[in-house]
Amino acid sequence: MSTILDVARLAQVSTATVSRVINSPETVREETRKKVLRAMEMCNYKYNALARGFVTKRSNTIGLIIPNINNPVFAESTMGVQEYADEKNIKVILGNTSYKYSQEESLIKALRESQVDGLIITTTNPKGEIIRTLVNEGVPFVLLFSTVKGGPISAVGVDNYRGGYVATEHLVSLGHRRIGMIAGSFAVTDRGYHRWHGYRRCLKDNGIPYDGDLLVQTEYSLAGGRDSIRKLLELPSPPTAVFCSNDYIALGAIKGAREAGLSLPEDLSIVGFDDMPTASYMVPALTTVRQPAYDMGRRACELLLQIMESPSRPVQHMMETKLVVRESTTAAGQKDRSGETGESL
Amino acid sequence: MSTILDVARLAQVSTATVSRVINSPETVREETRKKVLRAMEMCNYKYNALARGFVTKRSNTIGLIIPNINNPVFAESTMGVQEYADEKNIKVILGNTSYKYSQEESLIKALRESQVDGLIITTTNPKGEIIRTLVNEGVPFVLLFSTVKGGPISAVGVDNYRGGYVATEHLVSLGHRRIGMIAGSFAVTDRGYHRWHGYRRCLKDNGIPYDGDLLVQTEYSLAGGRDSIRKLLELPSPPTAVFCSNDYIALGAIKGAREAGLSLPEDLSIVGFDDMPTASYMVPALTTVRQPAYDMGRRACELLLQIMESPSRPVQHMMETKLVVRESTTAAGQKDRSGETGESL
DNA sequence: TTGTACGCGTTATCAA
DNA sequence: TTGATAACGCGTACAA
Repeated sequence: MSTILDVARLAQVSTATVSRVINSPETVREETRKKVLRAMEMCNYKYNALARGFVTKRSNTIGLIIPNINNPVFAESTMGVQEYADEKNIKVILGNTSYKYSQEESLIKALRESQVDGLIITTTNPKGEIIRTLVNEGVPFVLLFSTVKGGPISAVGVDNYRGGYVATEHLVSLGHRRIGMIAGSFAVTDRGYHRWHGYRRCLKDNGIPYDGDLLVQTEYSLAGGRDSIRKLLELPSPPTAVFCSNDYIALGAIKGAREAGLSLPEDLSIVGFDDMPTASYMVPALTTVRQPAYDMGRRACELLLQIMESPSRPVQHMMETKLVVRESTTAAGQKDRSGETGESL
Repeated sequence: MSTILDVARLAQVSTATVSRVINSPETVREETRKKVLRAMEMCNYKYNALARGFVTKRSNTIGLIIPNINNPVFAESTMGVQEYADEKNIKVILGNTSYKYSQEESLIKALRESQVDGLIITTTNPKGEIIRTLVNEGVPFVLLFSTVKGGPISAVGVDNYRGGYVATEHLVSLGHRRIGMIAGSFAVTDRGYHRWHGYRRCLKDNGIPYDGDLLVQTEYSLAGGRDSIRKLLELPSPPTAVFCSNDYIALGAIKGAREAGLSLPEDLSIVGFDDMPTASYMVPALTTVRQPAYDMGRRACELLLQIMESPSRPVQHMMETKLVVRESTTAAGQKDRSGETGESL
């Protein structure tokens, strides 16, 4: 593999000049430039960005840490990060944590050793020690899908509390009073926890007593939703509506409810969270709380590059969620009115 | 940021010794090792993998190029690649091409400049010039989701021809004779093209004349499927069954058909391709041709690391597809028999 | 078991 | 506008 030195020799110039044609061509006389370019061509020269990073102390690479790329919402945000990074000629190294804190820890360590210039982290725990260390050591990073108010941390997220509130409010306005929640395990991330708080508060504001039996914690998966809805339906007094921590759980819950013989949405209203791309293609089309995941990813990346450029004071950027009402929710008591003419399958 | 030299000074040893405790601790006396470890602790030493890569000429990084991380099947394969890489302590840089050849080209260039040790590429065109260049220059790489038979290229894929055949055969065995296909644009990747060939051949083998009107090419998206099914349904003699190039297209087609007033699967049978995680959660649950995307990703990564280790002769690894029959397909002529008791929505 | 000294490919500084 | 050369942090002969 030929180097800048080979090119220099071949073109009969110094390595400095070759470096210049690469990085600031306008500073070198056209004639010499052409000569160098030709020499590069001749020895099939390939630029070594790693060597450059070694001296400039910038790898032009960032690390992106997410729980699970299979979750459409993280795929979306990843796309946002990537497209922005690409525009700025930054490479992104991807790491999955499977929602495991230890994995988060080792990934961050490995990424730092790889000299990434910054980190975008969708963490399970924004208050964890890892994050604190990052702050202390002045590593540029931004949290994605996290909501820390104030403090020395930059973050892009949504108001999960409010999202949970709005979802529940929709159900209440439809006349439901037995409203369950299938939440992503609180131990695994605080997002589900905040959504639950919003749910709870909304209940309270509407004079509906909170019933702990109506909360099931599970993992963020199709199977999690499917299993959890069963538990809820086996209750002596089952819910007529359920708010799910994300769309995958909601989709699983819909499946489980159907398997239990219910007609949807007549027998059971379901609200999700995220608005994944297929949400409107499902049957019934999913009512959900939309997170602008792509834009959040883009924004996080933009913020990170800014911070890398010039460490400024932290920014917490809250993006708007939006309730998207589709077909999976309907007024309470629909079943009694409609009799047996519901959807059959 | 402290370096190996700082540690060496602090521990009163040479840099070589520090290097040894990092890379082959067993070759240094326990006493000195502890001393060095303590010194590292004291100056909060962080290993610089980039500097290492610079001298060893291995970055321990591979590049993964896919069309679109939002497609669940590519998310799955990416997960497979990543988990294997992670086990071997290899980082993966992700790049999306959006099915654009030019993007593929520039990504590969950037990745090579970043000194990745190898490349896993889900290409739009395995016969393109880019791939040829890679071969000529001896870059370790493997194609993922591509089927090149023979030749100097390592690849992991499925037999798309056969997959298309099997999907169509299923429809034929159900009594369908007007069988359409919504294919991913042939210009965009050859996978859809091969599936179409299988479809066509199956028709022929069963004495069903090929009708070009029953083929629509579109993009690999929900909207693509939705738009395309309309065209098919507006035909003077519309199909009673449709084979779709992937599950997203199938999902879109189901939506579009429903919007056109059809009941599924009675009025129209749909087969997809991929078996994305949510396929069995849809309504009707999707009949589809399963690709083991996760395993394919893992296998591709395994193969690549092997090649990087010792360039051996190319391997083409064909994985098995499997027809998964669920609810979106049913016997032809169901509509006439069932009358008006079908699903309503 | 440990130390010395050089080289990896590039950029940056300074001088010409 | 160009050239000479010192750095960057680490691995690795080779020597001790």
